[in-house]
Amino acid sequence: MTRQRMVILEELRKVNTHPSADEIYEMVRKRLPRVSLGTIYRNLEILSGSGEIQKLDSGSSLKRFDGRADCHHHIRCERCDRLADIFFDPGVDLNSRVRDFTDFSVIGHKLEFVGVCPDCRRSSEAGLHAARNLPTD
Amino acid sequence: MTRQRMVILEELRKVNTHPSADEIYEMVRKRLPRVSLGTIYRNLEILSGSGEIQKLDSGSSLKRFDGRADCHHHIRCERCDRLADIFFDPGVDLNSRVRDFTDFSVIGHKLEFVGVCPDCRRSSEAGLHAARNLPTD
DNA sequence: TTTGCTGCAAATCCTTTGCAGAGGT
DNA sequence: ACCTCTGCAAAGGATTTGCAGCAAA
Repeated sequence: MTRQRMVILEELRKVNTHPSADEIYEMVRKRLPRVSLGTIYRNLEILSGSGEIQKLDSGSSLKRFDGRADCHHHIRCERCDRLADIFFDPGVDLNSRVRDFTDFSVIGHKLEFVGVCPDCRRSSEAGLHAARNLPTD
Repeated sequence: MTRQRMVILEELRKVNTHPSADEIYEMVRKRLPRVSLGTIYRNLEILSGSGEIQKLDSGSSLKRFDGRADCHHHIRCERCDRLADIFFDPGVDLNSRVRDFTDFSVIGHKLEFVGVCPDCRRSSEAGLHAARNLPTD
C-alpha cells in the first residue's frame, strides 16, 4: 500500500459522489501534486480488484468509482448523469429466480435505477415556469 | 429509411448475439462493401433513439446492440463477455418499491445478471482436468 | 538487491465529427 | 433545388502501456 494508493482510497471514501478517474485525479492532486493520471487508473484497478472499492460501469461512457464496497444499488439521473446510492432490499432473491431462465451459471447481478434528480427536476420546472411566465412556487 | 439503415436493422435482427458497432460493421460490409463505420454509428444512434433497437451500456467498455426492442434482461459472461437474453419476470415492481428509498423521480431500471456461460464453464473444467490429468467426462 | 510502483509521454481503443459530394423527393 | 444522408478522414475522450528511475523490503 503506497502513499498514492492510500490517498486515493482516503479521498474516495470521503465523498459519496461516485467520481470518475479524472475527478479523483483532481482530488488526489491537491494532496500529491505530482501524482499522474496513470497512477490513478492503475490504483483504481488494483483497489477494485481487491474489493476495497467498486468500479461502476453501466450507463454513461465514463467509469465512476464508489468508495463503499458493501452491497447497495444506484440511481442515475438521466439529465445530469449524477449517481446516488440506494440502500434497499428488493425483497426477492433475483439470482436464484433467474436460474430457471438461463443456462449460464449465475454469479450475481447489477441493478441500476434511472430517474431525475431533485436538482434537475427543479431546474426543468423553473424552465417551464419561466417559459410560460408562471410563478415558481 | 436509407438502404444502409435498413441493412443495419436487418442484420441486427438476424442475430441474437448482441454485436458491437464494429461487429455490425463487418456484418453489413458483406452486403454493402463501401459502407463506413461512421454510418454504422450514426444509424445505430438513430435506431436506438427511435426505439427500434436497444443500446446496451453496462458491463464491459464497448457498447453492444440488441435487435429486440421489447423488454427483457441480459446475462453477461464474466469470462468471455458474451451477452445472452433472459426473458424473465422478477415478480416485483422494483420501480415502485424503490421510490421510498430515493429522492429522485424513478423512471426505470437496468438489470443485468453476471455469470459464466456454458462454453467457458466447459473450457475451465477441461483446463482443470488437463492440469490434473483427470478425465474430462 | 530485488521487486514493485511511480511519473511521464506515447499509444490504443472506441466513438464522434467536419466536410464535400451523392441520393432521393 | 432541397434536405438528408453518405464515405472518408481527422479529431476526440477515456483508458492503457512502455520505460527509466525511485522507493521500500
